[in-house]
Amino acid sequence: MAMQRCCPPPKLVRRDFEPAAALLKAVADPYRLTILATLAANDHEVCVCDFTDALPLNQPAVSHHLRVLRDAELVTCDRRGTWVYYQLAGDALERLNAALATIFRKKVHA
Amino acid sequence: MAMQRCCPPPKLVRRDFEPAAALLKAVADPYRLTILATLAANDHEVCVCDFTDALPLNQPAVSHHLRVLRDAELVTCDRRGTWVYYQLAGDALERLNAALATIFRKKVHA
DNA sequence: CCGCTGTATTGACAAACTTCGATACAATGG
DNA sequence: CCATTGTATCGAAGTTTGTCAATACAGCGG
Repeated sequence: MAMQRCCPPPKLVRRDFEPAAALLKAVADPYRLTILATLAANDHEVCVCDFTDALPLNQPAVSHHLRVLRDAELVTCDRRGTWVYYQLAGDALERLNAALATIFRKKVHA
Repeated sequence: MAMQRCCPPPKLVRRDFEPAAALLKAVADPYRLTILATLAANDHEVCVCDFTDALPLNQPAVSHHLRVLRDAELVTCDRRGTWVYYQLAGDALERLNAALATIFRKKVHA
């Protein structure tokens, strides 16, 4: 009565996806995407106060999102006097592409 | 006493990042990355039972993660008899790259 | 020093996500 | 039909995440 096996056992992928998932999670938020896109559109740095102006969030919430991006090392910050300026990390795009590549990289080929 | 303005007002980016964020959120999980990578590594389809074998999750949890990926239209499924086979959506990589591109696309240039 | 402004951190609460057990649904074999 | 197996959904924990109010910290001007 045993049915035949459903399919030949597939190649099981057993890598550690935690780092890639953590990086993707850091960008998987509309406000954080807005922040990153604003930084990308402005080659010069952007002051925190501009984000608090632009986003419908209060100042601590903006600071929280900036911290998530900082912890993921997708942005860097630089305090000059009273103000803190953020900019995109140089390898942000590269690291995000690498995270996506963990999904699609085939056996030997690419 | 008023200090000078912190910086020239930056180009404010005000796009709708909800769709991109939703797509990225769907992949921002280690188990779902494992599922996607397994599907990518196996050009043929993969049966649900293989995921329940490979992941340290019970069957409803696996089904939940597959549903998240289905809702994001990153995978498609096909029931044949008792078994359900999943495969990567053809445009999965393209759509994820497009989501990342929402961040980095500059004004006119690229 | 003191007060002021910009930013970061903390604590509390609500919402969302993940997981599990139980159960329902689908398809096959008897 | 009925029992069995594979898969999906439901409902209820536990955990994480996002937001706010309050507060702390940093740097400047007086």
